[in-house]
Amino acid sequence: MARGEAVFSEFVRGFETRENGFLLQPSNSRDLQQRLFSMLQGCKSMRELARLHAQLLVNGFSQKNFLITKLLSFCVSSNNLYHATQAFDMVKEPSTILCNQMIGAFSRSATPETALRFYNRMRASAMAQPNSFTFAFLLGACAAAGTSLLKQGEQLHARILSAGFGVDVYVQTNLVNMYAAAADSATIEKARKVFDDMPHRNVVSWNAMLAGYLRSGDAPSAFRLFDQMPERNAVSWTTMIAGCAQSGRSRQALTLFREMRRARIGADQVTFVAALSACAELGDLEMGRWIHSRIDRGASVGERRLVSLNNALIHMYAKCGAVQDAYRVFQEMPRRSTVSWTTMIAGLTIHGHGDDALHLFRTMQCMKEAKGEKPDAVTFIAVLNACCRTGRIDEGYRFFEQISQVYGIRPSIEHYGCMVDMLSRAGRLSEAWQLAKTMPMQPNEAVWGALLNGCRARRDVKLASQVVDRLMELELEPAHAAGYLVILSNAYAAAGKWDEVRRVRERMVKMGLSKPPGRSWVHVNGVLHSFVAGDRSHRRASDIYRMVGEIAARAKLEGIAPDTSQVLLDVEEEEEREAFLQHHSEKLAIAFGLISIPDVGEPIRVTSNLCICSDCHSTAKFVSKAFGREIVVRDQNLFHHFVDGCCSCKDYW
DNA sequence: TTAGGGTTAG
Repeated sequence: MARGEAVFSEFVRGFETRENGFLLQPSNSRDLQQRLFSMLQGCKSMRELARLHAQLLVNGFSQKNFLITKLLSFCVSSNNLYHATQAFDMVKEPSTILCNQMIGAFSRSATPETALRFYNRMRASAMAQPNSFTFAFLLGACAAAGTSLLKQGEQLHARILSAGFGVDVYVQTNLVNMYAAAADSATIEKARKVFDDMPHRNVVSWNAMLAGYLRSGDAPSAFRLFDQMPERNAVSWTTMIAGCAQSGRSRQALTLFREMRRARIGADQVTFVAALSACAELGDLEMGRWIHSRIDRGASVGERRLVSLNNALIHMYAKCGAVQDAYRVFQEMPRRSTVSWTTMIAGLTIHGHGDDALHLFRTMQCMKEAKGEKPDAVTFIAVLNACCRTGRIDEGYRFFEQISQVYGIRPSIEHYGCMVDMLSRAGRLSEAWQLAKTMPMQPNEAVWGALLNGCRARRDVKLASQVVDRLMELELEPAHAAGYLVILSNAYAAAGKWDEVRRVRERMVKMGLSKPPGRSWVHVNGVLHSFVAGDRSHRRASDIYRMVGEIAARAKLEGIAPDTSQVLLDVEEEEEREAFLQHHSEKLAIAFGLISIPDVGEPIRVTSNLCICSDCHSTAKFVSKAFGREIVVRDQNLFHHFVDGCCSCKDYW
């Protein structure tokens, strides 16, 4: 008896004596085969499948390839590779189709290289002749592995050509996809070569090429190809939308999303995921809500909503300042993944609900029975970040230890970065410095940046200058380098070290750096209004500046002095500094919100591209109290909810 | 023995 048969003998014994109407002596073998075939086709569970499998064996059909094929189909679609392998191993002379099913299943598994191993076994034992399906699946396995199976993929390519399968559209498309999936300039050219040589392409071939261009930092080529496409389907549009959203072209992504609607191509769940990610990036709550309502309206009966679509909604709401809506989506999800929990934990944290975030994480840890909901490396980044924001250092250390000791994950530089950030914010600067110097990898920009932020808050000019030296050894984007030097110069200015201020300024000039302009946005009636510091281009500029003046005057009456410690270094006269402060883009956006958004309980939502300065922060607190308006400011890192004179960040950002 | 391969893209 073959190994696999023993496993089912238990079932078999059960069936020899038991009722289960359908087990009869094979009075007519052909009829029984047909009956089993249709039963396999209608099979609903692995349990039922095991029963049918047992019957198959009892009746001596274990070598009937077409029955085993149906059986494997079910195993494969329910992700039970173990049972599939067992059934396959029983067949003495497996057909090509049976082998293809196995290769296909392996290619889609977490270990696509097993597909190639299976193929080698298939060749060595000459169990069946490969055909175009075989090669298509194998190329799919190479594509799934990214670059690690590229060498083998190229060998396959050669074999495909010599074996005469190079004319098959599926094989060709899979070749394009494999080279495009590796996504570097050399393989993209190979993908394009195969693509150009195809006598007939279908929409999938075009989409694979499109995705390849977008995957490799080349949007122009993607747009060129997109324009040339003879036919575009939902996948083509989604590829473009997702590609744009992932490369910082979120506005363009939403433009494409609207064009897609105009072209009357129906968006599906994956399209919505991509569009929502663009909304999240832009903080476009109105569009996000609109998409949510479309999803609810368009949900067809019986269609299960993708977990990732709900995750995208959570992420969108959290990033658009509507954390309660994010939480509602999270609560109502019928199924959750690790990503759902992680997204929610991170969302709560950026809104100043770090304690709730940690509470949620503990709940997650208790859900031991739930599969696919275990914390992973990213979850721990969110968790450590929550500890950082709440100043829970002991807990932070405990969780940090759990990463490796309980979950067997090697802490990455991001985890160390969180720890340095946590210590820096708590003012434990020497500990943070020590950790940065002794951590097992070279500290990166984020690590030193966190420490620098701590130095600024604690006014430790000496350490700040050492940290900036480390930062300048790295390859930085000019805008970032400028930002760090501005922090250093402000630290010197606050300490009254004007010579040093001048020296930093000279350094910036020599490096050709200037601080990127601060920009703030506010949505009013679906229209986006954008402001830079000192901006007078707005249609209602005079009204806005009148309101800015009123806010400043009322604050002064209340005895609130402007905080000039974070003003740009080249404005050294006190009066000028105050004037400059008053016209920060955040203040202009808030003032415009005050005069143009009716007070019906909705907050004034402002998005800013930099971190809010301490003067704008205290102004927003003042406005929330004096004008009785809730203000939500999303800056580079977090949300500030200003209500009745207080901020959700507890003045800690 | 007619029956069979979730072929490929987001």
